Amino acid sequence: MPLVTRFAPSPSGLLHLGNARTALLSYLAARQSGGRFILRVEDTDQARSSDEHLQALFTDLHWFGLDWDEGPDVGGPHEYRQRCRGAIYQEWLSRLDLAGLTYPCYCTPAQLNIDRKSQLAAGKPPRYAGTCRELSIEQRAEREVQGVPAALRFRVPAGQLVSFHDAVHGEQRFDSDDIGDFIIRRADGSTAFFFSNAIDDALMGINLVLRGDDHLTNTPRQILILQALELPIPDYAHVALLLGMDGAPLSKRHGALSLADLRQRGFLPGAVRNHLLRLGHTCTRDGWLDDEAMRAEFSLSRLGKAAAKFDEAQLRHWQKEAVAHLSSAAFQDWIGPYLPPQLDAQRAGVFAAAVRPNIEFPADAKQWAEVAFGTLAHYAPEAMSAMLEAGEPFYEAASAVFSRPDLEFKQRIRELGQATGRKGPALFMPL
RNA sequence: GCUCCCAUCGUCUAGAGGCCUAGGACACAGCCCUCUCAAGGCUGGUACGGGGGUUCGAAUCCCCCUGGGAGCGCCA
Repeated sequence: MPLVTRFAPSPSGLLHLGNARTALLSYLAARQSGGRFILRVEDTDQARSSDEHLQALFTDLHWFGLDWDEGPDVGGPHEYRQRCRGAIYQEWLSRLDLAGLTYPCYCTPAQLNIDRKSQLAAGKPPRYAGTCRELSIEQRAEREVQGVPAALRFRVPAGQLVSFHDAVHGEQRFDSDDIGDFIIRRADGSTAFFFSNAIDDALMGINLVLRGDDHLTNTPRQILILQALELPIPDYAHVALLLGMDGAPLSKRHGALSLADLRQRGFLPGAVRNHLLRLGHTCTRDGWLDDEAMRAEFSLSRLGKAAAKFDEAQLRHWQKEAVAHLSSAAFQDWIGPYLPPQLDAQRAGVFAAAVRPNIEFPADAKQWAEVAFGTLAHYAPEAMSAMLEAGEPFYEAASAVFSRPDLEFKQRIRELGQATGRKGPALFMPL
């Protein structure tokens, strides 16, 4: 079945590795099944969303090697920025209203905060207390007259079992009694995540919602809304969260784990993709996977349930593979900024081919360029100490061996090795 | 507190009752190769969180515990 998936970030910060992975997974699911991949921007929170972040998002995603069939920049049959979908939300909101499933809530954030804290302190679930649930028409009118701003809540039905199938976690069942009435429209008129996110998925024909584990317990709320509106309910795949190297969930503390940061440090997108695809997803093959191979490898059934830790050592392994899989032209371009500016094309090509196995990041080319084309102004410290360590006897032996005209270089080395009992670095470093 | 999720080497994982004296990859160590380094080749060590069941037999099934995580937001 062709899967229609989406990536729905909010442009409120840099794209971190966890998001990048769900994006990649969603992309692969769609591409592999011959379906469509949609980019939708969830920018209903005006205060936190910014245009700079949106631009950065496009940059990061493109660098990462993803493309989408529909989205704010490439168009499609819908509007892909939630900020521009107000009229649509309004329409579905009023349907919910007509069905008697919403009510205005006049509680202030401060009051709700106090409620929550006292519930927690009393050992009770911090759910909406239901203060405004059964207000009479008169009571509402009174508050309207006073100009109290109202948010809109969804009236969660009592005693209902909500069940769904999750592609990674299996059957899930929740009791609606454990869910408090939640806000679907803020006092400022904008719609909240639970509502707009679910509506958009349904309206855009998304049939597989692939997202982080953290949404698993939120899913019944969204199903309740979709059911009330008689909108199609997608399949779900809640992938395990990605953990930082310290085993803690990715957070601001792991700022260095944004896609942008890795890019700046010289990592290649393919390296990041190969590492990410193997975090919480098993591949049947061990080696390097390009985009096509990834499409073939990806399977919902191979998604793991446990959270995985990002591991820089493994990322660096894939980085080496990524460098090895660059075409010679691409490799030369990549290290270009670190080559001597007046180097002719032919010598640059020879140099690039020679140093390639030694290079992990483009800046590494700089020191090799110095070795090849520059004058070495100083010896490396380790060479210096090796020279001192070898001492006079070594150099006397070396001098003897090298003064004999009848020997090839290799033979000289062998002789010297035998004479001094040295081999490997202990032989070559001082030499 | 309530609801839900998760648990195999240091890390990523294979494992859907006997094929497991638990396999692979990364990392690590040793050796080989070698005009250093890198690359490459070979070898090695280290894991089923604990306790109960079920079964002829359990890493695999059930229960409890422990540990980790998520959600319960006018964030998404």
